[in-house]
Amino acid sequence: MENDTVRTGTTGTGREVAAADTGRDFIRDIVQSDLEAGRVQSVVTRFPPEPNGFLHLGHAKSICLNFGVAQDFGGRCHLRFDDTNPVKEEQAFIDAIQRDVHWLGFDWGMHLHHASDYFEQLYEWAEHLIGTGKAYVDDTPPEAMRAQRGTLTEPGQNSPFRTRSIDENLDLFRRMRAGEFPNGARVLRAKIDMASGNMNLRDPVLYRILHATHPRTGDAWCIYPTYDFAHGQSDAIEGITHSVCTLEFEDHRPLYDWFIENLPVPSRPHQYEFARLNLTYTVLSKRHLTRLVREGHVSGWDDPRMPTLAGIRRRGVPAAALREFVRRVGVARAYSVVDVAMLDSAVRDTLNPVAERRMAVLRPLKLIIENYPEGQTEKLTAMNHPDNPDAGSREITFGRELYVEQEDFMENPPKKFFRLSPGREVRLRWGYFVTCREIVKDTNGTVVALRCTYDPASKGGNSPDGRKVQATLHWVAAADAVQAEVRLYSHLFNRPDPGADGDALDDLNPQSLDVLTGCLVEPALQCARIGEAVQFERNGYFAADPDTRPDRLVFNRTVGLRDTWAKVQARP
RNA sequence: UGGGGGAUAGUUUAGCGGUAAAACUCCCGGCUCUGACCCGGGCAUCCUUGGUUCGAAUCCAGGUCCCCCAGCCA
Repeated sequence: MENDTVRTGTTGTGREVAAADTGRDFIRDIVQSDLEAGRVQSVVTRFPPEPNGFLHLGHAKSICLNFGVAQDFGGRCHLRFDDTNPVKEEQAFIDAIQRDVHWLGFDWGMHLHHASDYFEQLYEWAEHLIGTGKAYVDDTPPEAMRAQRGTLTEPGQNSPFRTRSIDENLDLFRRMRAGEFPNGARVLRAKIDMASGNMNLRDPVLYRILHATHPRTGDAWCIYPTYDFAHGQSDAIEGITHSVCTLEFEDHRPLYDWFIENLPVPSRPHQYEFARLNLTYTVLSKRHLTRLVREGHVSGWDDPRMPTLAGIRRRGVPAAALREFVRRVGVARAYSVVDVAMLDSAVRDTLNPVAERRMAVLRPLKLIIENYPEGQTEKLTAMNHPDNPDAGSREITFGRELYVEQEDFMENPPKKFFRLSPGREVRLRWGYFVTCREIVKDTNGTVVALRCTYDPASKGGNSPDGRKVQATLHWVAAADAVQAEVRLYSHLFNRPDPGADGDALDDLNPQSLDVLTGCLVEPALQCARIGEAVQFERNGYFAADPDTRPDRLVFNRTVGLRDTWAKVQARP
């Protein structure tokens, strides 16, 4: 978009490197130099989720990296489901993942693949390894195998079945496939080195018996390849040039390469690792997220408090904000924990220039204008966006009875409190100057209404005499305000490092959800589109929740505005 | 004597032998019909100790600390 010439490569062979994107991270550096040196003709990456849960922010980083690199260098990126373990995987997850990747703004075109597409080929390659004496069928039970594997500091011991003949191995493996043996009875292992310092090289399991129905292959198979045996070869089949994964797979790389070197694969992919995303006050492991859902701590995978793409989307965060966040975070090899404030900031920065403004009072306090005629109302004009006249304007109703925010009034204001207090004049946004004259309290002493006067000359928001006020408040008119439910969210966990000493779920924040039911919003909000954030002036960004019905408005707070006053106030 | 990786502001990154850059956070100030946005300003003995060099965050050596690995999960 910013540079069509570079993108389309019209100036030469089509192999040129997009110079404008040089050096943004070490992965791009590698790709660039591979392209320049002619080690690859064009870049092919892949995003390879296992369909056993919903995509989350960590995946967003990987998606943006893999699809982004392909985009930057004029290559392509595949979506490949790593569906090698049927007991954990579900079609519903497969569907959700595709929806989420598309929503994030990326497209795999024709290249939707599955590891299960290659089961037959992988099987053939397994027989090939057996044929070359590099794999064997092992009857050792799981516990015994663990004991034989040794420890981090002690070498393992060879399995007694390691020396089986090629013919016997082939026969046994074929019978494994044929379904002759129960789950766990035997496995196929690579014959590498039981004394290796790298645990992954101590004769890793290639196939295990799993009598389970696979979401795609059904009951065609009862043996399934492991991640290690499937991943690199799938990459090779698809012509992946740069197989990018997270740091914990670093010591799988020698194994990845071992398969590539010992099998007649059609291409030579290379694996590169980057540091996965961690966020403060958040948990990003599928294990924890699954528990949150299953144990009912949240309403589902798309609960707006969840760090899943579905949850974040429901909350009102636009995909562009996520892409911007990922861009700001960068890609490196050092372990890191990103401050969740960085996400909030990216969301605000993305929303601010585009979100239309509306007025909504979350905790209403009645305001009566004594010198405004009873029964009368009038229309005022409000800009939809203060910095963008093209966004147009709307009419709002003004009248004798209004509602303002409870927190915008203090009977005994501290220093620097600019809002309403006895005798204080403020501006009602797009409306008039009003001055607080009297406080109405109930028998408990709670303030239930404010009696004010307004200055008719200040219509539109400015006084002809040039008088200034220190505050401008949002408000709604009693005459046509609409009831709404507003859901306020805060961190799901109450410490920046959930689980740091114990179970992460013990660190759940019991106050992560605050449902406000008596909110009053301006009528224009009745047409708010689900999931599309608008700014409630002075309150934050909000998006209509899918729970919204014609007679029941429900809004999610996407993110609050920066609130300097709240910070000042909170100080000791 | 297991193996593999990593250390730059509070956080995340840039820097690729020429005198530390950006974003976020925080602090101070300005502007303002959103205490928002925006605009100024502040915040780093580059883990450490030695070495190479006219010159080191960058190169070399030793040390320290942190992360990952013992699933028939990915």
